[in-house]
Amino acid sequence: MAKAALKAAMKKRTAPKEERQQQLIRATIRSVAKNGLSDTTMATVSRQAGLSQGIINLHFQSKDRLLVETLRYLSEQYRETWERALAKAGDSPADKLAAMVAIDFKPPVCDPNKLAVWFAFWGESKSRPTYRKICASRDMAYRAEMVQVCQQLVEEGDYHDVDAATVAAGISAMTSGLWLDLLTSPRSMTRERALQICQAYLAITFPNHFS
Amino acid sequence: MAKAALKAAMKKRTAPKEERQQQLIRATIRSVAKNGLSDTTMATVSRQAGLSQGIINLHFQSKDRLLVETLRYLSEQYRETWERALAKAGDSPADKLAAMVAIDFKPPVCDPNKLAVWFAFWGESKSRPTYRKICASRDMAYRAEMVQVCQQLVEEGDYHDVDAATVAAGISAMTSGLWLDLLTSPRSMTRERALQICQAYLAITFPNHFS
DNA sequence: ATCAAATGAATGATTGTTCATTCATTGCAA
DNA sequence: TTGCAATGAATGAACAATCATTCATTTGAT
Repeated sequence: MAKAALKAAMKKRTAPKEERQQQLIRATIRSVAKNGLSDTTMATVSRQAGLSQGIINLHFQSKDRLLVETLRYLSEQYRETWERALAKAGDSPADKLAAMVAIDFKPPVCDPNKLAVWFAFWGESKSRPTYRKICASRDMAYRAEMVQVCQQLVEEGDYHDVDAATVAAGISAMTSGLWLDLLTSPRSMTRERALQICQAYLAITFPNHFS
Repeated sequence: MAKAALKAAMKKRTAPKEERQQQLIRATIRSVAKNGLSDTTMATVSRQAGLSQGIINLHFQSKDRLLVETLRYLSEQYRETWERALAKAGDSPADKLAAMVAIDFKPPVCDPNKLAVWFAFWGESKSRPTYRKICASRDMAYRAEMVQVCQQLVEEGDYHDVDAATVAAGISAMTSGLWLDLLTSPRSMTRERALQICQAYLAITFPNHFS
């Protein structure tokens, strides 16, 4: 959806269904970041959106559905950002890997509010299979691609001691771990520093490609 | 506290204050793991403990305090486990680092329920300074020690291209990232595999010590 | 017998949801 | 253009359900 349309939706008293839904999802992200998931109510979200109480049930039927759609929105946005970056990147596996790592530490993916929401959902995921499924679908394509890229790098660079699947899992884990640092200690961790830490891992693992 | 005392507390109708408190904290961990933080109520916790509704207010005054004390309990337990492992380990920095990494993927730290609770609190930490402070105090000592150990390794092994602070941050991030995998995809990630991924990182970074 | 520990019904506050009403936009006739 | 229904989006007060907390009463250990 165009940003212009969303801004229009926020000013007009009535707006098309899809625009209002996205406006409410964005308000949910702000509310969860500000109040936490357990203090996010229909009232805090509708207030964030500058709309009335009943608006969420009108567009999403229930609070549960609003939350699920918010997670789906984040998941979709991540996938789009990732696929776009991969399309832009060069054909070499090194370029691809560099691009995949880079987007994880730049907007729109690496945004303080969105990270807070990701962790809020992860924190509930053990008791909510629906959340787990949405998260899993995000991971699958991403990880498959990363293993493949690492495998190509291993072959290209004759890194005999490197296991592609292991490194891929390591990079992916390091990324979410650095997101946690960005969330819990924003004073001592920055996006730039996080990217640097990740790149150091690439450099020592694939020295012929990243040094 | 001794385990025997806790078991006694669970059977007796009355028990010393400290035993009941720990019993309730353990019940909280189970409830948060099972129901999530936002569906954890005074009723679910007291039911888990096999006690009555009012018992929590009697021992913790409020729900908020119960949750804070639960986080503190986890934080303390982590610190104790870590310090004990370090005391047991040899004097060489390699032994120390291996020990620090190992405990992160073994009980009692690496337990499915406890991981779920850690992430539940992290997910709320942006909106709750109290949670952030408790988490920060856990990190500080741990990270300081890890940087120091990595620094010693770098000097010992002449790893001129390795920056100790960067590697330390990378290991720490990879650990929490692997915890997330254990939480969200317990079918495809095991503690053994997670430890292996971490050790591969150590091996490639400090080949003279971990190969 | 005493008294701290534990209970669980009662209470007030909060929350998600509903729905009758209000309001703005759109299409159409004059 | 101007006036006027018709449509459906948005509102917000009201409702029912849930929850944390309180406290008079009960229980059991010393």
